[in-house]
Amino acid sequence: MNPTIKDVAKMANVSIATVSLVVHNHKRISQETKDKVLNAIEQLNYHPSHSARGLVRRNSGNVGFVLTDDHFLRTEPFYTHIFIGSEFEAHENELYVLLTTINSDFNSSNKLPRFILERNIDGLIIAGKVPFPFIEQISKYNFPIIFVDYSPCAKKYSGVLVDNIQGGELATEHLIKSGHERIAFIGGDIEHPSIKDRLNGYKNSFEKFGLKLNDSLIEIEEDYPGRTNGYNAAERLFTKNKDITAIFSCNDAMAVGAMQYMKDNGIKIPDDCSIIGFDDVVSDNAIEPALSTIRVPKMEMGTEAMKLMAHMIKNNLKDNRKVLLPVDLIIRESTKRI
Amino acid sequence: MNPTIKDVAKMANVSIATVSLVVHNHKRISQETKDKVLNAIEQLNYHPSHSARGLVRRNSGNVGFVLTDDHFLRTEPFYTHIFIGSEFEAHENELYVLLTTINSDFNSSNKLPRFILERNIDGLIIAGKVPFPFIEQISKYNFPIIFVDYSPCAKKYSGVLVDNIQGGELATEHLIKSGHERIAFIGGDIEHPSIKDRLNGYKNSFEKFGLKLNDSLIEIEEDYPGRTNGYNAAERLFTKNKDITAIFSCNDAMAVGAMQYMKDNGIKIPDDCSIIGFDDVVSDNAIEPALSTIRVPKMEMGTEAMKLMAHMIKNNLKDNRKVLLPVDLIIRESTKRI
DNA sequence: GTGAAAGCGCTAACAT
DNA sequence: ATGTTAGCGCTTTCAC
Repeated sequence: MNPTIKDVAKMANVSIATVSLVVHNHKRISQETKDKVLNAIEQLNYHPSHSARGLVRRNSGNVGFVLTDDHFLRTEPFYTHIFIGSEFEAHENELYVLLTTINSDFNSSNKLPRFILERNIDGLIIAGKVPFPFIEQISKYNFPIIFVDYSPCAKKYSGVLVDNIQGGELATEHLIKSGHERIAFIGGDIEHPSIKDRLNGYKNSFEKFGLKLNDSLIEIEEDYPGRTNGYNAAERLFTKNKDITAIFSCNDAMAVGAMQYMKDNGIKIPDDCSIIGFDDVVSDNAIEPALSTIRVPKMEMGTEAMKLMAHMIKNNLKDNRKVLLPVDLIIRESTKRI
Repeated sequence: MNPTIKDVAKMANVSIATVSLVVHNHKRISQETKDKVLNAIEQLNYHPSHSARGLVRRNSGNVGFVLTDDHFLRTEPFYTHIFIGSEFEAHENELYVLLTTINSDFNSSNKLPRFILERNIDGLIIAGKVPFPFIEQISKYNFPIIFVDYSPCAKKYSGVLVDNIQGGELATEHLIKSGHERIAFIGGDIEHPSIKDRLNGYKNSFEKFGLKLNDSLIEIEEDYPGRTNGYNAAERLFTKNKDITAIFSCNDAMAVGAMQYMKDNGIKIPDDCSIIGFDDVVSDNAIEPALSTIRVPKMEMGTEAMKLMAHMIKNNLKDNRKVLLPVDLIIRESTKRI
């Protein structure tokens, strides 16, 4: 059996209260007894029981991490990296991460994850877009909530976000400075704030450099910005416009799809047409030519979120602070000066 | 404040014991009081506290999942998929997964993950190769342990494994049946049982089809079978042998490296040389030509491990059962008949 | 500076 | 069929 506080007390010839005080290294404890107790703890290899402690402290030492199932299953390791980041930072803060997925069509009749109902988390990190009914339900609970890469109810909840506007500008500027003027934008799910911001960045750069926006250069797919939709978007785009020399894709997944379309149709990348993505989730030499992109600091989003969470838990506060992380332009081989 | 069992008891006009019995739907409870209690539970939205329950039941409802940090950080989503699989299956079994990483150079002076010390897990899943000192330390504990994709101390511990020998045979046979005879094997970290088995499969097929093994066709790198080593192995291989027509790479990562070498040196794939990998972690159209490979059922490894774990926990047993999962040959465009 | 004791929310053996 | 009660291992007043 595992040693308990009683065993330690017995071995050190003190009361369990004293052991507890030593464990929390309370001031008013004589060095002498402190040593005795520490010694016993060492010898018995004593560690306080998580459950017992949680019961009296009314906390759990766990942080929930929620994703929709389709985000979790995505082939690009975007949310996985955010999770990894928060996992590492949790480690630093003596916290554990309880990951769970919810249905992407979660509705008000669905049950919340058990760790919420059973008070087994001290805070919740929500990564990516989640259904509104979910947000509505958890809002009744009293633990801190942090959104990552998505920020609904911004006045109410904290969020760790990426500067998508800046990214859109960087990508577009890179193309403009490389001599391109007929620059298309392809995207999907335009209601998603991140995507919308990327498009806004694109528009900003056009304005800044005095280029005229042209609706026929902007191709938005209805739903999810994935490969297939990237292929479709490129198809529609090139059917309408023969003279495009560059594409800014709202993410890497669509960019890969668009590249496939170009390859299938004899459009050389980057000679006939440059393309730049967003996210940096395609491992660099896995595709040809290597995709230029805007790097999103995924791990860092996770660590920042968990840092913020640890801080909120430790100080028992909830706020709506936002952390905005900068992005980087990564120039590889899919974009070229003309 | 969250409702407790007392609140329910008060509301339903029964004792807390009765509430507990209803929660566990014990037989000898009249339908009448059952309804009363259930009603109160519903109204108060009562859920038993995880900590309190854990304290008396001496369990946690959590399963630990351990990976070395470098495995977790690998770009190929191999272990991530195993984790996802176990996460989904945990969900089915009302369990939570506590993921943590350990140093890949864990030694006997390192501390074990807190969830072990604090008895916050009911069982442990270990994915991939972990340092021996770690195994040694956890062996003192009394919870069930399952290894995934690695099976040290096989007489003692359960394991979920993949049929690497069969995979090696399938890959090699595919090449032989496509008319190849000068078939090379490239690998790394040959002490790893999985890699060794893949090589054994290669040898088996040679024997089965009456081909002579040739040491100069087998190129083993000292350490980790990653892209860089794949590149190096290919370089050495082609420097020694000009007439190779096919390569079986011990995994996809090395295959991608080897493909890069071939591209850099004007060796056309698959016209000059076919290549097949192992794992199926390169998303299918991300690389050209699409890589033929042996698919390893990664998610399934995770679900199987968790199924086994849930079973062991439920029935309070530990055994050394093994689950061997079959692999599939996936023919894409990097292999060709000659 | 240290100990006694109450209590966190629950389960389960024992009473009734 | 239901209630009483003794813990589970810990923290935290409050005495001494």
